[in-house]
Amino acid sequence: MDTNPVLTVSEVARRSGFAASALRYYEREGLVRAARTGGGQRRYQRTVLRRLAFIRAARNVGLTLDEVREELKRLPESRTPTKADWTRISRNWRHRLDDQIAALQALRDGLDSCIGCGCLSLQSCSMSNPDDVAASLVPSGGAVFLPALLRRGTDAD
Amino acid sequence: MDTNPVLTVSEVARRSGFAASALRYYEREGLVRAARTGGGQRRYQRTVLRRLAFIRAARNVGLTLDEVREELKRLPESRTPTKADWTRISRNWRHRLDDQIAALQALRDGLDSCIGCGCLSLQSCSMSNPDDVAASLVPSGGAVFLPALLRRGTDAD
DNA sequence: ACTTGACTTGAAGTTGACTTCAACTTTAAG
DNA sequence: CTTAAAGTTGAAGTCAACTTCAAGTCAAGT
Repeated sequence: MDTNPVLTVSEVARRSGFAASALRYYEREGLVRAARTGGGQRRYQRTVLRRLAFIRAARNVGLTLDEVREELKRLPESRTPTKADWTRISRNWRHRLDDQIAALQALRDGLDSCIGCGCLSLQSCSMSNPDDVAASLVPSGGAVFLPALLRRGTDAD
Repeated sequence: MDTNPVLTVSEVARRSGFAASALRYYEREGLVRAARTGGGQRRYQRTVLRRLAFIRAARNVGLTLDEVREELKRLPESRTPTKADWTRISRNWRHRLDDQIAALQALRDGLDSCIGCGCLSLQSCSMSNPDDVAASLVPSGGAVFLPALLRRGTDAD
C-alpha cells in the first residue's frame, strides 16, 4: 500500500511548502491527519501532499480554513480521493473568483468615474459611500474573500 | 469659516459610516484630528468628512492604514485640500486595482486549466505550487492588497 | 553509548484594524 | 438643578492563521 505513513514532518513541510508549525496547526484544526511512531513523532501518508495542495489552492482562492475544512468533508472517507473527487469540490471556485473579479472591476470603474471629479462625496460617490461599495462588492449576500492570497506573495522569498 | 469645529463624534460617525470607536482609533493613529471642548469632548471640522471618505475609499481599494497615513501626508497642510488634491493622490489607485484584477484573472485561468485534470500537483499545477502562485500574483514585486474590502460588505447591515 | 538534529508539547506572541469594557465626566434639555 | 444621553479614558479583547518559545524527547549514524 501507499497508505503506509512514511513521511516525516520536515519532508512534508519541504514538499508542500507549508511550515512545520502550520502542519501541526492544520492537524489540531482537523484538516490533516498523521500517524505516530512509538515515540510520538508524526508520520504522514503520501496522500497528505495532495490534500495539502488542495488546501493551498483553496487558500489562494480565498477560502478560510473553516471553509476548507467544510469542503474537505465532502471527500469520501472510505477510499483515497481520486482526481475526480478533487475536481468536483473545487469546481465552484471559479464562480467565487469571477465574483471577486467583478467586484474589483466595479470598484475600478467607480474609481474611474470618481477620479475625474475628485468628489469622494459621502452622499454620491460610490467609492466612499459605505452602502454602495458594500452592495456592489457582495452581490450574492455571502461573504467574498481574498485576503491571504495576495499577502502570500512574500512567501516566495 | 467652515473650519469651525462643530460636529460631535456621533454626528461624524453617522455621516461617515465609521463607528465612533474607529474615529477615536483613527485619531490615535494620526489619520484625523479633532478639536476639544472645554470638557474634553471631540469637535470635528466638516472637512473631516471628506478626509474620512478618502480613508474609506482607500481602504476599499485595499490600502492599509499605514499607507493611508502616508498618502494623507501628501495633502497640503496650510490650506483645506481641494478636489484636485484628492484626485491627485488617488490617481494611482487604478494601477493597484488593475494589478489585483490581473492577479485574480491569472488565478482563475490557472484554475480553469487545472480543474479539467484534477491534478493539484505540487510540482506542476500553478494552483497549488506556492512559488508559481506567488509569482503570478505579485507581478511588480510590491505587496498587493485587498483584504478589508470584501469583509467590509457586512458593514451594511 | 553518544551525539546531533529532528521532533514533541502547551502556552503565549504576532499582525491589523478595530471593538468592548468599566468607570467616570460632560452636555443639553427641561 | 436634575437627569439622561452622549462622551471620555486606558486597558484589554477579538479574529484568523499562524509562529515562536522553552523545555524536554526521539531517531539515526558512528
